[in-house]
Amino acid sequence: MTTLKDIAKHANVSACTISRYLNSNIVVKKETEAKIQLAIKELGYVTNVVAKSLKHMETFNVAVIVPKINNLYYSEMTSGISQILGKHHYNLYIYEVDNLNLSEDEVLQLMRENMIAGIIFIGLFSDVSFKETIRNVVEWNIPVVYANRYMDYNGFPLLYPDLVKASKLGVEHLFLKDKRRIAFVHKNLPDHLLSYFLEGYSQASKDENKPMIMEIEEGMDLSKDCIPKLLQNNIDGVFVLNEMLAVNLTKALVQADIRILEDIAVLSLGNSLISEISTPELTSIDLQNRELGIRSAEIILSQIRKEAFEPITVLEPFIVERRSA
Amino acid sequence: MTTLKDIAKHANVSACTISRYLNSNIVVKKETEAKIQLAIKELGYVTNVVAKSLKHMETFNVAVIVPKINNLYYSEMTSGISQILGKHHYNLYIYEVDNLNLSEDEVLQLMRENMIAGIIFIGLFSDVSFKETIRNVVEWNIPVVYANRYMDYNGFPLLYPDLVKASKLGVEHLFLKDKRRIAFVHKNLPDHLLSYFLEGYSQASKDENKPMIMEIEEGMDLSKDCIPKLLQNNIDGVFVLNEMLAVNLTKALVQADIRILEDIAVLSLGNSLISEISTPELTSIDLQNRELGIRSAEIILSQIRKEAFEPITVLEPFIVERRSA
DNA sequence: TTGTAAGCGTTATCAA
DNA sequence: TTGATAACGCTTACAA
Repeated sequence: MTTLKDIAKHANVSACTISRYLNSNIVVKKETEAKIQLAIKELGYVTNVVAKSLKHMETFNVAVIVPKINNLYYSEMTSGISQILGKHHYNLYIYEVDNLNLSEDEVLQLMRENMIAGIIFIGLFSDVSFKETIRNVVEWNIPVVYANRYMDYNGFPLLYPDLVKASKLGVEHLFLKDKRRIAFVHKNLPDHLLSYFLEGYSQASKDENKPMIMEIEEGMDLSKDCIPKLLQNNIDGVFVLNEMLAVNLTKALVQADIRILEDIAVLSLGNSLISEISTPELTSIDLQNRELGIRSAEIILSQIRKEAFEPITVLEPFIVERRSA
Repeated sequence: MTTLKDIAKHANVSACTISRYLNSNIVVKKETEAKIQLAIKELGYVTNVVAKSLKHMETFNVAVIVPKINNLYYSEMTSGISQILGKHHYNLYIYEVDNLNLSEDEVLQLMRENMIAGIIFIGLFSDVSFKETIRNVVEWNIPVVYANRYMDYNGFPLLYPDLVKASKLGVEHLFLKDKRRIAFVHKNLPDHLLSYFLEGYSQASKDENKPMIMEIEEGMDLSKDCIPKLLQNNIDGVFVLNEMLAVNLTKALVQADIRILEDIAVLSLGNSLISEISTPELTSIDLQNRELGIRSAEIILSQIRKEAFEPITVLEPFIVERRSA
């Protein structure tokens, strides 16, 4: 491995002159420049970022903490992050929490040990302990961003899609399609998030009728346990708050000889490849996952550079109309 | 930030004693141990991995170079890699080449600058230049693994699924379903890879008839340009060498009122979530992407530790029967 | 059992 | 315009 000292010797200049030249802090004589360039080429010098990091006591590494990466929702966000970090010459660490069997505290220990420049949290964590953990990070003065869903603001920047707007958009669309009896179908959605959808419904609905709420529990059979209930309640529009669930419900409805859209419209919250693949193709609310990643990365960079940044970023969802609603 | 020196002072021991104690290179007096433990707790010491790396001239960072991460094929492999690296306390860098607008040479420069412990290449790169690049890495003595498809062996470990076996399995399955006129449908598949599928076909077929080969070009309309040709040739079994293409072709066939399986069976090469979502669900050849990632990580770790490793790993594909074939 | 001192590759300070 | 020196935090001969 060729070091600064090596090329210094080879070029008959001091190491610090070369260092300053390479970091363009000084102007050197044409002659010196030539000697340095030659030595670098001849010896094949590559700077050592680890030494730089130690010297400056900061790295160019940003970590993304994510439940799992083999999931289009998370990987789309991560790709957005990667795009921005790459443009600014930062490296991207990935820590898959579900996969690694690491506790949150262990992950954070890792972050400190590695002098991580900033941390982007994606996805939901075990609520109570998580808030404590993230507050610890802030205490250590590591820049942090949390991107996913609304949560009580705790002194770190938050990014999330406007779920009330998402709900309003979706419900208005269903109304437009002459669907009047709406059901929200979800899985494990905590109450405080569900309330945003109800709020969106109220905003979209002129009169005072209420939507049906249906929670799918683990191991439930959609055909046997859910569809009959939808029919009993004369539901003609389903707003499924989870894209994969929307796909599966659509399949079950088709299998039960219910016409999608004509009999029951299905609207998906979340718009990835799988909405396009589903038959019929799903009309979906796009929550802008890639944009969420991009903005998260921009905010973490602002923090790292001690520039101003938005404490809260709310993204506007939009609807993509296909066949199912 | 608390350093070794700080706790040394606080505990009235020398820094090197603590260092050796923490790395369990020596046994210390009970009393010393207690003092050290206390100091660490009171001052909240966290070791500095960057300094360690500089000292040892090696990092615990492995880089995955991948075209894009928001793709189930790549993210599944990456997740496998992440799992193994995490277990062995290595960190995972992701570099998305398609996304970053970085040339291969620039990426490799980055690897050297950051003292990357090892590099895992996933996916296809611009062939000619890529082989040159990867050979450079080997020259620099950075452990490298290439996981994707067969290529001329060039002195670095290779991992890929057995495509001949995949083809044989698939064709045998189609024969079993009484499909006799088989077409291979593909997109951008280079000839040397296509030949494996033909070889697999030969192995599965007793007589000497040949399959039809259909290449889908950019911008082609499956309904207008492909399906008529399949029908003209009395094709009753299609082996699609790209999962997404299999999904789209299935859609087009359904739209043309052709019964999947009964009229034309569709078999997909590649088995991710999207095969399950497709209607009808696709019978697929699973190429073991996660396992490919896992084995890649294991091999890179062996290399890093200067242990023995397999130069070539060929994974056995298997078939997952669903509805379409 | 513990401590001293040098050094990993880089850069900031100060001096020339 | 350049150079000597010390320092970032940690480890490792070598010495005690």
